[in-house]
Amino acid sequence: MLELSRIREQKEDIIEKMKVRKFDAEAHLNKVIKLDEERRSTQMALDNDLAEANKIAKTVGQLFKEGKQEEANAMKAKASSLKGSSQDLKSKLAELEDEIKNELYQIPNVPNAIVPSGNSDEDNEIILEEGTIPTLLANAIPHWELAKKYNLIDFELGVKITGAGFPVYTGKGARLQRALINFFIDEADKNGFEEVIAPLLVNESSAIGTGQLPDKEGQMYHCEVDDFYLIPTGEVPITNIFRDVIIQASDLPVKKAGHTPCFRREAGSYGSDVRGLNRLHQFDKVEIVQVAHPDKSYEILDEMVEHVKGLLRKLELPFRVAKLCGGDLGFTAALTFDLEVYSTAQQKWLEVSSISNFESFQANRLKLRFREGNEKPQLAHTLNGSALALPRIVAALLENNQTPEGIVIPEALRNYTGFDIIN
RNA sequence: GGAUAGUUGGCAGAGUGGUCGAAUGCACUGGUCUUGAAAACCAGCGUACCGCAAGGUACCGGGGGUUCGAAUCCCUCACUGUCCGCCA
Repeated sequence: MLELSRIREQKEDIIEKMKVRKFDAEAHLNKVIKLDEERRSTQMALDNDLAEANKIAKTVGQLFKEGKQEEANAMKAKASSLKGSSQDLKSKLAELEDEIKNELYQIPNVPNAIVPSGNSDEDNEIILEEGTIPTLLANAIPHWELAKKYNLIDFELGVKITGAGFPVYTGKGARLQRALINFFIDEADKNGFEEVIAPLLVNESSAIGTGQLPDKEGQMYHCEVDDFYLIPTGEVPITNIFRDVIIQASDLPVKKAGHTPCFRREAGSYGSDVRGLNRLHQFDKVEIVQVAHPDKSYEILDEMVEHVKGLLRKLELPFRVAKLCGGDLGFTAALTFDLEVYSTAQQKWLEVSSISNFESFQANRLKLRFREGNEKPQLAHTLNGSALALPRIVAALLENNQTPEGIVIPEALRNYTGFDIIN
């Protein structure tokens, strides 16, 4: 959610920058500004009414104390008449505030100046490509076949137990999951991220705080009896740690990391993109989150990208880094880098991490602020990224490391898996 | 699931219709004292909105109501603690 003060002060600039994401902001901003003006004049009128009513109430109290019943009763009548108008103003004010909020919910974040213009992922700017893409044997096969061949993942069994998109990992496949989770957590820890294990079900306020509600409720599983939502990403519980919090500036940045399963309904997806591990309803991910000082957040974004690059290097996976164009940029992000690994057997790049700076967009909803000394609190910046999501990493590891002898486990992972080849 | 007690400022904790944005203690910040520190003493210390400002308004879990006036009374919802039951 954008800050009203920013909309008021930088309207033209925002309109210009929103063009990069093909969002026509002008009508929205004008509406918000108009509503806000109405809101302010309404509040002024209401405040005046209330001030007068308060004054009368005090006088009445005083008069009663002095035993001046009659005068007091006369004042009472006056106050009663005030009440009607202040009630009207009150409900009008509430209505306006509601309208403003609804309008603000529809306005995405303002892209950073360096976000390239574009419509879709095809316009993303590849800023780095690293590692060598292995040439596979002639009979190389995709991961879903490898998973079957080596008894690593049973997709059909998952269908029986739950449904499509809920795979069952077995034997070395399960062990590999656990190894990757531990590896990712340990690496995050080395880079100063404190590990957290957070709830997988969240309440409505948390879902609103990180922006899943009100617009994207269709993507989350909902336990209606208790009104809880299954988290679509660890970002939700981890970032909500900081909802309604004021942090001392000297404590910034705050760095958290956590492993969680993620649950996504993925309503409406189909086709070859969703084959095997490419898209699941349940998957595991290690998420890294930072709360940063606004002056430092872009520096920190780069650091986070470096962290994830380090992971991919250690896993010896060929990867590339894309700067998302405006059209592909998420609703809440100001700047996002995607990291993609190359799936040799599928011959395509798979997104394994998305690292974003939300600036104050999330913080505004969360009421996450920081304070410099005794100064007035101001909104902090939030950032998060996957470090990393497992399924596509597993897909790439299986496919890229397949040899006639079996699937070779990268060096960095062997302490965690306890084996160096799957055969 | 049953019973019961609660929800007040960073924390603890008073406050049952007016003078309460709210005592007190702790914590925190500044100062005095001290070679320095501790202690003691003095002062400050919630958030948001409106306003150029002076200042005003709102907030005592959320929402609604009674009243000239509500932290305080009523209704309702949510959450938390404790005991019992069940249970990894």
